[in-house]
Amino acid sequence: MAERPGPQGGHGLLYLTDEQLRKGIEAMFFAYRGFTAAPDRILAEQDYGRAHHRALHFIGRSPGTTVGNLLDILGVTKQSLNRVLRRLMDDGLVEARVGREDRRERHLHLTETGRTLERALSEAQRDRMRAAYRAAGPQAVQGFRQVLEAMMDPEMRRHFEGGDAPGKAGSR
Amino acid sequence: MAERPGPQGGHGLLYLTDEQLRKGIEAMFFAYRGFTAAPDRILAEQDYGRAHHRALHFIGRSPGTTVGNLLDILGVTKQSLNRVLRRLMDDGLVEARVGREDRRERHLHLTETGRTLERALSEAQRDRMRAAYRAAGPQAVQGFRQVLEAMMDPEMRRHFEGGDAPGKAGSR
DNA sequence: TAAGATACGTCAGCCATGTTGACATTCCAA
DNA sequence: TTGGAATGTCAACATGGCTGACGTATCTTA
Repeated sequence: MAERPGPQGGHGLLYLTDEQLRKGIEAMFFAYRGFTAAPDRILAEQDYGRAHHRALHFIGRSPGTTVGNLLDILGVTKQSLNRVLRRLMDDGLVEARVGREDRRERHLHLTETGRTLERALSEAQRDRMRAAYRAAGPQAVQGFRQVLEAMMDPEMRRHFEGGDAPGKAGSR
Repeated sequence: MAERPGPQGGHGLLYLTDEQLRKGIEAMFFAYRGFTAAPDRILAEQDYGRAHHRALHFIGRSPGTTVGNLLDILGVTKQSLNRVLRRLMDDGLVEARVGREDRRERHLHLTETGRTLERALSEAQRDRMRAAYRAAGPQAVQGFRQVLEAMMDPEMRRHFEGGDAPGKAGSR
């Protein structure tokens, strides 16, 4: 009963051999490297690391987000995040504004400089993603997204689904 | 979320908005966290890290692999890898045998203890992967794999494709 | 056979980024 | 008015990357 199912078949049951799963695991490993390679190069030039990239990304995608929210998303300690944010603020890439409703909160924004770097990073990463999407085709992209979503921790899925376009429903 | 081109359609052009690509990027980020979460917990108990996991994994999947080959796959420096291997060998999880053809080479193998830990780690990870695969369905799995493969660096794809079942048709 | 290249190990030190723990400040809310 | 929340910060430590330098054994080649 083992090897039968062609890669297509198996509509009902899924025959997931350890071997198939191992390939999936390695695919994640190797792909993640490709996924981070381009931004990593840009970051290295400016002496930043992935931690800075992550902060820039999530501030860029939801301007005005708070430190606490960022801590939640990134899943690191505040001390760790603070070191990164401090540097970004000292370098003038990120700005923290005191909350108007709750003055304890700091709302984070990218400065023009910050936006520029963020754009460079995400463009590099999008290029790679776009190339992969194009190579694999729309059908595959759909499946890709489904599997990734199923692989997330449920709390993370929240942040993911919540991460809708800041402007409107109509994307673009 | 679905816009114009039905998820099926768009054979020719792919309309990939920045927004869609951003979601893909975040999906990778969040999913990768889910992907490593379970093994990370096991590793933490024994005071190992992801680096040890990677070494155990690739030694386990191709017993007898050499240090140089591992360096190639992992893309770290020999000093970095050595620190990890040293510990694994001292702890009796990995064994290095002098090459028979080329006595300069060290061929790496898991000991029984090493195999046990490796199995625990990969089982935890496979469980997660299996659950995601099941939730998403076979079609999606196919797409997932295609996109990931397209996202790898070409040299890494080599290692990936080469990673065939150790038992089967004389790969390698 | 001698010289160079290759595979590996190791020492030493640096850096980024994660961690804990403790403590201060400010401010909201009951 | 007081307790807790949101944040910042100091200090210390661990992991796992990195570079550079050097040593040894072994293979390859002129």
